Amino acid sequence: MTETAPRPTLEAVAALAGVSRATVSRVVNGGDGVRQPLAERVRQAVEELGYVPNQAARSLVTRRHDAVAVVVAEPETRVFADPFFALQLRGISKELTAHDNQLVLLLTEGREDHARVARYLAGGHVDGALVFSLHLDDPLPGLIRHAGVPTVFGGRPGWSDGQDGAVYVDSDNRGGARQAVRHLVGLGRTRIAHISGALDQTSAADRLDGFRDILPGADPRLVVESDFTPGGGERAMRELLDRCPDLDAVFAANDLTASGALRVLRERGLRVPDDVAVVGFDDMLPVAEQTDPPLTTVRQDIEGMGRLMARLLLRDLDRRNGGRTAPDDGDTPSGVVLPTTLVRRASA
Amino acid sequence: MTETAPRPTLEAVAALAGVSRATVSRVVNGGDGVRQPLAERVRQAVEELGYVPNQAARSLVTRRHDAVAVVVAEPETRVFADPFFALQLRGISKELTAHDNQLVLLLTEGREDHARVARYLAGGHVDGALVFSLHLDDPLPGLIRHAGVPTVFGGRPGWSDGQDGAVYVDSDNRGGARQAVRHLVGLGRTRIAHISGALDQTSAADRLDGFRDILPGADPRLVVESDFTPGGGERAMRELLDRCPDLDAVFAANDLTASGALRVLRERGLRVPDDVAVVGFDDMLPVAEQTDPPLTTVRQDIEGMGRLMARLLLRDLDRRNGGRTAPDDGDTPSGVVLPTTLVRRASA
DNA sequence: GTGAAAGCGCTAACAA
DNA sequence: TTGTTAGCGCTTTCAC
Repeated sequence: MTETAPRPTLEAVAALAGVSRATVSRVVNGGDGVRQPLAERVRQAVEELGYVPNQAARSLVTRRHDAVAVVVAEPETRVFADPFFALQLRGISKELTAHDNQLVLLLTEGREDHARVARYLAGGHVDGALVFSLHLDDPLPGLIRHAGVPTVFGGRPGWSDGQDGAVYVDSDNRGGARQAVRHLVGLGRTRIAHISGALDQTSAADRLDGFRDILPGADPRLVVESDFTPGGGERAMRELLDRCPDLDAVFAANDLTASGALRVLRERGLRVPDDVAVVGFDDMLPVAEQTDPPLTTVRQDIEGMGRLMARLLLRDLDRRNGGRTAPDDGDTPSGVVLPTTLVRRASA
Repeated sequence: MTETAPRPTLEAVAALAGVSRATVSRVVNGGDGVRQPLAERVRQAVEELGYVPNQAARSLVTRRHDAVAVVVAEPETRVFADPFFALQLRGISKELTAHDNQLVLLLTEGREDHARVARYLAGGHVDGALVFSLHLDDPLPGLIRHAGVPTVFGGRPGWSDGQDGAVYVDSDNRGGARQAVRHLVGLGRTRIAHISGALDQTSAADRLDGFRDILPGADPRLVVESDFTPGGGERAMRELLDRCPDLDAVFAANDLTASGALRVLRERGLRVPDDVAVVGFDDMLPVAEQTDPPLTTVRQDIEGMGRLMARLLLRDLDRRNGGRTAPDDGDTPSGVVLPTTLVRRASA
C-alpha cells in the first residue's frame, strides 16, 4: 500500500507547541507539574500531529513494558476441547486491559518450546508472567522461576520440591468435591463412585481428596482414574458398572467425564437420577445444560480466576516498582483459593 | 525475591571477547562477514555472560518488533463456548513461533475497546495484525485499515464498501454447504431444510448461499435463521417441524446447531436418519462425535486456517522489509479459501 | 573484516 | 514550573 508515514516524535510535538521535549513528556505521562495553559497547548499539538509515544524508546529507559506473558503449558489438545482456558484468558485480558497492559500469549506444545519460553521470559520482554502448568512433572514452572520473572500460577502447582511461596490462584477443588459428595450422601445414596481426572494434575488429585474426605472408608473399587474426557468417562463408567453393578451414584471429576458416564448409563438402561445419581464439576454450560438429564455440578468462577491472577500479578509489579508499600510486607498471599458452589439440576 | 540482576549488555560481551560492539552485534544477528575465530570468541562470551539482546533497544533502531497482534472482535461470549477460536489461535501460534514472532492477543468486548485497539495498532507496537471480525457491521476492520498496519483477516470480511484487496483466509463455506446438501439429495431426500447461522456473519450467509445453489427453488418455509447455538438449533427445529412436518432432512449451519436440532427430533419421536437426515458443519469433534447419532458434517481445517493467516502476514512483512521480491508483484492473494470435506457418520 | 561514532525516541536527573 | 543534558542498548553507515 502507501509508504509507512513517518510517525511524529516528541521533538516534533515540542516544536509545534513551542516547549521542550521534557515538558511534552510530562504532559503525555499524566501531566503533573505543568501549568494549565502550557499543558493545553501541548495537548493540542499532540492531537494535531496524531502523536503516539514510541513504546520501544520508552521501555528502553523505563525498563517497563506494560506487558504480561500468559504461558499455557499444555502438550495436549485437550485444553482446546473445552472452553475452560478461553474463559480464563478472557478474565485475564479484561483485567490487563483495565490496567493498560498487553497480553503476550505463549503456547507451548512440548519440551522444545520450553527453552524458547524460558529465553523469552528471561529476555525481559515482559514485566511478569501468568503460567498455567497443569501437570505434576512439568519442568516449565522451574525454568520460569529460574528466569526470575514475577509470576502467578493458574492452579495449584504440583512441585515435588518445596512450594515455597509460589503465588497461585485455584478453585477450591477439594471443597467443591466435598460439596458434591455430601449432596449425594444427603440424597441417601450409599454406593457412591468417583471417576477421577488424570491424577498427575493437582485439580484431579484435590477432587479425589475431597471425595475421600467425606467417604474415608469407600470401597476402593468405587474409584477409577480417568482423563477428563467424555470418552474416558464412558470407559470408566463401564468399568465401574462391571465392578460394582449396585452403585447408586457417581461423582465425576468434570462435566465432560460426566457426560460420557451419562451416555453409558443410558445405554445400560439405568435411569438418572432414579437408579444412579450423577454429579459433575465445572458447570461448563454448553455441556452441563445440554446433557440428558441436565447435570447437577460444582460451579467454579473460571473467568474470575483469570481476573484474579492478573490482579495479583499487577499488584506485585506495582509494589516492586517503587510501590508505596514496604518492599515485602508479607501480605502477598502465596495461594488464593476461590470458592465453588453446587448447582442443582436434574441428574442428582 | 532477589534483586533483579542487571542484565549484561552488548558492551559487556564486547569487552569480554575483546572486540567492538559492532562485531558482537554482527555475530548475534547471523554473523555475516565475521571471521570464524572471532565469531567463536564472541559466541563464547555471549554464552558465558548469558547475554540476551534487549529487544526494546533493538526495536528502537530497526523499527521491527517481531510481534504480531491477534485481534478478536467478538462481543459475544459465544466464541468461547466453542473450540473454534482456540484451534485457530493454536495454528497462528505455531506459525508465529516458527518464525520467532510473538503473539500479542487483543480481545475486544465492545465499542469502547475499539479505540484502544486502534490506538495500539497505530502505535506501532507490532509489525502486523491478524483480525477476526465476524460481523457485517463491525467498525473495527475499518479502524484497523485506517491504522495502516499490515493485516490479514480471518474469515471473509463483510464490508459494504469496496472490499478492495483486503487479504483474508476463509473456509469454503459455500462449497461446503453445497457438499452437504448434495449429499442429502443423493440420499434421496426431497424436503431438505436449512437452519442458518446469524446472517450478519459472512460464514452464515455463504452457507445459506451454498444451500440455495443446490436447491434454488426450495420452499422458503424450509429455511430459518438461527444463531449457531444449540438452543437456537432447538428453537429453529421446532419451528421447522411446525411449519413443515413432512421435511425429511436438515442441513444445520454448524454442529452446535445440529446437536440442538437432534434433541428436538428425538423429543418429537422422529428417527435420525430414517425419518430425518441431519448434516452439520465444522466437524467440531467433541460435539460431532458425541451426539446421538454421531453427526455427518462438513469438516474445515481450522488450525490450518490460523496457520495460513500467519504465514500470509509474515510473508507480507518480509516483502515490505526489503524482501527480495518486487515491492508489489501482485501475487499477494486477496482472499484464500480453504477446501472442506464431508465427513460421513450416522446422522445422514 | 573490523572498529568508531552517530543516532533511534524517550525519560529522568539536575539546573535554572 | 520549565529547560538542558545525559544516557537507556542497540544497529548501522562509514572509515580504516
